Parts: sequence; structure tokens; C-alpha cells
Amino acid sequence: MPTSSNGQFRGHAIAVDVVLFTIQGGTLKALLVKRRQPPHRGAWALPGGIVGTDESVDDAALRELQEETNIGNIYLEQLYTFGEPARDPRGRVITVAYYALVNWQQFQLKARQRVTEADWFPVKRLPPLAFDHRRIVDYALERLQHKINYTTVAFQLLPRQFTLTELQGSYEVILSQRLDKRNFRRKMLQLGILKGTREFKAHGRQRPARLYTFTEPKVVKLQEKGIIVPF
Amino acid sequence: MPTSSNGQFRGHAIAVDVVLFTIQGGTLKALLVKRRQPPHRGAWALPGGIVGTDESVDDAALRELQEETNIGNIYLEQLYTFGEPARDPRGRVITVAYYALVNWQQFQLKARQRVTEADWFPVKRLPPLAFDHRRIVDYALERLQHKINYTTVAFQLLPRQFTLTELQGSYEVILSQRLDKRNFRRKMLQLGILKGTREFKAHGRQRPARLYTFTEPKVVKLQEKGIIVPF
DNA sequence: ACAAAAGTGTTGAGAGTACACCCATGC
DNA sequence: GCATGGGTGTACTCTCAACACTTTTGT
Repeated sequence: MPTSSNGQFRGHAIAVDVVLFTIQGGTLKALLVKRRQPPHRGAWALPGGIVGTDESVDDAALRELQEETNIGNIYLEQLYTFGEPARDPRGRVITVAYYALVNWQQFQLKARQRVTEADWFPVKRLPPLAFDHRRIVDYALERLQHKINYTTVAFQLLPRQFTLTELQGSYEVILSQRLDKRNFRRKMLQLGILKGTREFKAHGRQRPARLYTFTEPKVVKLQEKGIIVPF
Repeated sequence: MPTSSNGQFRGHAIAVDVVLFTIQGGTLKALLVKRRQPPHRGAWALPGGIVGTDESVDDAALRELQEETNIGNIYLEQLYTFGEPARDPRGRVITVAYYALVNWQQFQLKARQRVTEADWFPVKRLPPLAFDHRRIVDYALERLQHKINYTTVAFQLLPRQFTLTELQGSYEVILSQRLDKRNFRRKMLQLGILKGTREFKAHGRQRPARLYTFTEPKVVKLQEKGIIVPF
């Protein structure tokens, strides 16, 4: 098997790249890290790295995520494998892209003592990205927008207890689309996967909102019906 | 980078495996090849092989397909990447799985002078498969069943001109489900992607059926509405 | 004339969509 | 008492789903 230009890899190298989404301040954001090695040194890139010899590709993605974030138990889903020979100038690197969803509050609590420089960027205003990472983000967003309609992935972006307005907000942010409040609530409650608690969330001088919890194990695949309800 | 047990691979090897579907005699079938090397020598497996150093992963899948079938211009779609360390006993082989669809008549015309032993098997009655190939087939079928509802992939299984009954038949075979003729026809024609020709297909002593052609470039993503209409 | 598949409409049920006002709280 | 987001119901439209008979051909 051949050697790449700088001799670092023999044969193929397999990398994982993870698009980690969160919602903060009403905006959908993705985590980027600043590259410390060439190529694209100093450029922003997706968190990721080379898959170890004895770990599964999924495990490598989880590991990268944990190195960057210190959060466990993250929703992670494989996206697509990008295998163009020229995508990495160092040689043949095939990347398996993933996307992941975290709740911002959980993240804020745990993420400290960082090694590499990392930051959240609004998905709509990303800086130029290294490699083909821009394409990966676009692909991830597309998948998320699609999947939110027939699964409950959106719940992964929320805390354990949330108000229906918060849930609706996460749909709106992901879809870049206003939804109708009454229809959204009816549809969500009809699904039978939400349980109203007896707690309320007071935020200032308004009427407090009821908190709900999600009743199912993790992510539910709904009956392919779709949740989009335009405003 | 480490070496695998038999020294054949350095670092990771990347393979592609392709689930090639066709419909023949009212049955959904997949192409399998008989392995000539260990491991699993003599077992049936998906067509596939190692990705070359300077070819893209997609190209490798196409190449494998053409080696096995002699057909060009096949509908091919990446499925998923399987990256468990133990999936191949020779060492670390990560496989990128694809599925592909061909029309049986075209295949029959071109496929000759085969190198490896290969055969079509009904997807519902596959022999034991090498590696984790059974899982890949299951995954491919699931994807196909899902995708047939909001895209026009099913057309890839038919000749250029086809009757509505043949089209319905391909949906039924893929979904393992009878569909209602009137509803199916109305829905298909409403989509505006079919053009009736002035030709008819006569088969014996029944009324001849009108032949239709598909008007769009290749595969159309429909409005996420779904085509399933139970019988 | 009959066997076999082609072809064709209507109706009822349920989901989707549009839309506007009162409620509870903090200040 | 007022500003702010929380919360609720109804009518119309349209798609989905169920269902059976006539037509055309070859033998």
C-alpha cells in the first residue's frame, strides 16, 4: 500500500468528523475547533480525528465528542462517508461524518478546561471551514431538518423538562420557519409522548408555563406523518 | 500504524459492499457472489472489494458493480458505513455499504462471461452470508422501502417503458404489501412525472396495457407525501 | 362466449390548515 | 392596571382509504 505525501499515513486513514448542534439564545449553533496543525492551520474545523485501530468508528466519534465537550450520553447519528481522494491534501483520508445534538445548559455546566480552542458559531453564519467541512455541515443540517419531522430528535436539544413554547422554538430554529402555536401544541400532545408535570417555569412577569417531559426511551420514530405546521 | 494478523493490510482497509437489487419474476432479488478466498471461502457474500488508493469510495462501488455486471449507468446510493473492529477476521476493514437498483431485462442482455460465480437470490430467502452482510442487506431493504415512498427510485427497476401495473407490481414487491389499483394509479398520474405513450403492451389474450415513460432526469424527490396505499 | 388483465369514480373519515381571544403573573 | 407570554377551539379543505364494475383482447 502506498504512502501519502508526508509519510504520515499508510494506506487509507479513516477520520470521523462530528457536527455538534445546540440551540443557544434562539439560534442553532455548531461547535467548531481551531486547527493547531497544518493543513489549514488556524482555520476553523469540525471536531474530529483519526479512528484508532481497535475502536469502532462510532466509538471514535463519541470519543472525539467527549474530548471536546466532556459530555456523555449525547445523541449521535452517522451521516455520510466522504471519500473523495483529494479532500485532504495530506493524502488519502476518508471521513465518516456524524452529527450530534446537545442541550446547551448541560454543556455549559460541564465544559471547562479545554485543550484546543473551540467555540460555537451560528449555523447560518459560519466562518470559512477547513477541508470540505462546510459541505458536511450543510448535509447535517439538511438531515436534521428532515428528521425532525418524523422522529423526536428535537428533544435532544432540550433539558429534561421543557415548556411547549421551548419545544416549538427548537423546531422553528431548526426549520427556519414560524409554526402555528395551536396546531403545534395539538399535534405534539396527540402523539402521546409528552407528559405534563405539575411544575411550572416562571420567567419574570408573565404567566408561568407548564413543564413537560418526554416519556419515551430516547428517540422515537413517528408515523412518518410530519410535524411541520406553518405559521 | 499497526499491521493486521496476516499482514495483508496496514492501517485500515476500506472496502465497499454493494447490495444490488432487481425484480425478476415478481420477486425482489439481490446479487450475491461466491467467495473464492478465505475468510468465508465458498460462502455467499455481497459483491464488493477494497477501495483503491486513488479512487473515490463512490467510484470503487461503481467499479465493483461493473466488474460483476457489465452494466453502466446504475442507480447507486450510499447506505451506511460499518466500522466495528471485529467485523472482518483478517483485521481492520471498514466497509462503506451501498445499494443499487437495476432493471432485470437490461441485466440479462449484458451480463455474460463472468469471472466469479454469482447469482440472484430472493431477498426473503437468502443463504447464510459472509461477514455482517446479512445486516447490510436488511439495512438496504429498509432504506429502499422507506425511500420508495418519497422518491422515484422504483423506476430504476423498470425498463424505459412500462405499464402502470408493472410499476405497481414493483412497489408491491418492495413493500411486501398489496396496493389498491385505483388509488395507486390516481396518485402516480397526479404526480405529473409520467407520460403515457401511444404504445401498448400485449401479453397474450388480455386487453393490452398502455406503456408509460418517466419524464424526469433520474430520480425525483417527491413532496414527502408517501405513496403507500394499502390494498 | 369466456377468461384475463386493463381501466375507471365516488364517498366518508380524518388530518391539515387557518385563524383570535382570554388567562395568569410580576411589576 | 398593564405588559408579557401562556393557553385554548372551531370551521374549512384536502388527502387518504375503501370499494366493484365495464372494457378490451385472444382463444
